[in-house]
Amino acid sequence: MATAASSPYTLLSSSPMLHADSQAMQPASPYRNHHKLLQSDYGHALGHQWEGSPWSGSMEQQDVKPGIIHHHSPHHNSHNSHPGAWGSPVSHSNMSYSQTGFSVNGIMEPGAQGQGMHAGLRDTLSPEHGDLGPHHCHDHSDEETPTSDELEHFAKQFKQRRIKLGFTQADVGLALGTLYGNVFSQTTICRFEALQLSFKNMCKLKPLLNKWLEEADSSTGSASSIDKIAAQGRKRKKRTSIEVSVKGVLETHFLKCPKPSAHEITSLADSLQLEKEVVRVWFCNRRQKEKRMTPPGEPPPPHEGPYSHGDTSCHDL
DNA sequence: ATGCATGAGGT
DNA sequence: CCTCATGCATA
Repeated sequence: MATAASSPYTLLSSSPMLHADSQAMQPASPYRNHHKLLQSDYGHALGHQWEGSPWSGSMEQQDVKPGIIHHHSPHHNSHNSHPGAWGSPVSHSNMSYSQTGFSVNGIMEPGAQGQGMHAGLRDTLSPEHGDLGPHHCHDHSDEETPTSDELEHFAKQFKQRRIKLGFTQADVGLALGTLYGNVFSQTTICRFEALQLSFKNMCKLKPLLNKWLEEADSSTGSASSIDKIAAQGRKRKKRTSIEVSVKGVLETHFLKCPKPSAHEITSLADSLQLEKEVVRVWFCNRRQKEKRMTPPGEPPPPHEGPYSHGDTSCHDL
């Protein structure tokens, strides 16, 4: 907290390459969730909580184009595993890794550093091809839309190998940048490993990380490139810490109605003495969080309810 | 590892 | 205003 009065946000944050990453424990494992498919976001607000998991095939949220409906699933997971695409039956114990944090950087292409092409690079998603013929032979290595299960496994393996190779999440993020021009932060890598991204997002990142894995494991003399994309002279608002009690109230309201109207937000903000924007953003983030996997509900100990609603009363207006 | 925030694209 | 991808700053 002592860093409040110094330099809040400036370009002075010249952090050297020394990056003792603190990617420590991962106490939570992706729990399974009951999926019922179908998730409609915008448009209508039903009283459905998390009955729908985006996973299991429903990923067209904004990609849907009238005219083409490719609902092609690699394997139909409707025969083997129980309803729960993200089901992680295996209780992965924490691997004992030493916090070496000795990785300088990720690997890069031998003899060439394409360092000026991180602009306007857009990867092509949905590589679906019009295969009309009987196509039923597919290995798990194809680039087709992976299933949630595949993603989960990949993420787990990725993390293991990454650690084994002595790379930090931040390193990988940078390496991806030097490799393809798409830099990612430690946050994103972390979220990927923890499966805390949206299905679509996971699918997008998987190929990249996969490539990195290949490179990493075959790289004997890993080079290092020290470069950081210049900071953006953008003043980011200081993170407002919301008190726990206030958070509780917000959560209660969220359960009541995940999408409060502008006025609702305003009055709520007024009640809590917070900026309207803060409240609005809070709800946005909350919604997003619910959309990701890892239902915050059932804790590992198969007991106890997800929340303790003693109130759930709507009395404001 | 995660909370709050920014921004682009869409409605 | 929303969703969605992403990240700085923090706990």
